[in-house]
Amino acid sequence: MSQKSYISNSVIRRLPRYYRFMGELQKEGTAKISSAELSVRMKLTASQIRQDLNCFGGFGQQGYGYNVAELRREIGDIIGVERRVGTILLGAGNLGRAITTYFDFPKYGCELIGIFDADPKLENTEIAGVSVSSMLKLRTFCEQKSPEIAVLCIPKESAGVVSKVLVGCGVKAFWNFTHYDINLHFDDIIVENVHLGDSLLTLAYNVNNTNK
Amino acid sequence: MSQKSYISNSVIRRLPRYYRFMGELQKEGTAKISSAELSVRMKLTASQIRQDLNCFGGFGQQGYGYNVAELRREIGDIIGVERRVGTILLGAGNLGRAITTYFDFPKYGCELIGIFDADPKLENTEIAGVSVSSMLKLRTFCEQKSPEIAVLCIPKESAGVVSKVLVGCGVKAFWNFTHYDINLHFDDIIVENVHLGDSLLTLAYNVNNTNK
DNA sequence: TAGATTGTTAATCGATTAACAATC
DNA sequence: TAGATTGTTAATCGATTAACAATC
Repeated sequence: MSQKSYISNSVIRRLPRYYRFMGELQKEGTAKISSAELSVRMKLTASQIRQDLNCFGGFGQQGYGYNVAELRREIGDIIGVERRVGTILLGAGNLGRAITTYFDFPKYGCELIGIFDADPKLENTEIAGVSVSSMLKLRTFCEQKSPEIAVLCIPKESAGVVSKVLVGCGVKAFWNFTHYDINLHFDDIIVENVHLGDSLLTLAYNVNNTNK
Repeated sequence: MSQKSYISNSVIRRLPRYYRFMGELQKEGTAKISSAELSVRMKLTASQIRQDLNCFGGFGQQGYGYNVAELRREIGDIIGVERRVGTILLGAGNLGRAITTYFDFPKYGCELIGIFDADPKLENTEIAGVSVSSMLKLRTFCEQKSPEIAVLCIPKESAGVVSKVLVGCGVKAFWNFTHYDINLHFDDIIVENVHLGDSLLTLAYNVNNTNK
């Protein structure tokens, strides 16, 4: 039994979490786990776990459960963590610098191969071992290294122009920290939005509207 | 027609985006918009927009549409942006510092009133005008200032202990940047997860599994 | 073999979309 | 008044949960 033809977004969004839990179980030395046990740990239904995993193939064994190490490897393969997708970061301000230094890209399937900033003063400085280049070098760089993912940490105002250039350069996907809605402007471009403002507003709503 | 008794999570998560679009329209000087026009802009169905807004009350006028300024104000009130919820940040590492400097808390309904870090060397330093305190002062601070939201930027390993202390101190909600699943351990606590790792893995999945 | 647990189909639940009567 | 567009009910679609036969 191999992969289903269509996999819903809801399932895909749960994959990283399964992957994470398998990592933890493995660290704890757990060799096997049943959907029932896992459901308690993850606060999901056992049914959902089995449905989800079965989208990608029969990883379990009836009467036994799931082999933790094997399942982790399988999910990792599905996501493609080992692929190390070429990634560039745009905007070396506070947020961009923090992500570069704080974030372990290879752990999450990516390799950070370049940083670009509009400010010429930053050119040739280094952040976490990656040197910052001028925006003018972007096109040439992309032609040579063909990055597939761009991390957008630039001001909202420049996001329209910059994303257009990047798409023109062959970038296929955006990890978008700006509040610019990239997906409204391109089809066939993969976008993962990290709208921190929206996230905090949601929290504020819940704080202000939950009856104590 | 006032607020519905139950509002689904899906609707709540769209509120900040409506709020954002109303802000933009207002800036552009648009006085009124119909659900049909807005649906084009936001890539939603007009039906969904009307359904969503009607959860909170009849903000529109038949035959006319929605008054942009009024709708923005209404949504702002619903979220509670003006309330400025007392917020503390835990962990003044790269990420914590970046969020403090980069992020405009008041714009998103919160006021950052304290930063705490386990490292005694950081005590009494300042980040973006807010001074860093020792973790030892956390309890006293909470008793005096009663912050409602805690932003967690600490290592995953300490997240269990720290969140427990915070809940004990009366903190009601977490903006959680760690990979620790707070909600698995407490009921009645509001959690907004920003699992950056999960987010990037989702992007990696899509990049690796989209047929070009 | 018997017990356990998966894979998978069927039933339920919730969210989105369509339709239209109410009304500005 | 007539046209436009909302508010709201009904229909559809998709995702979650339940049930159970297959099988290790």
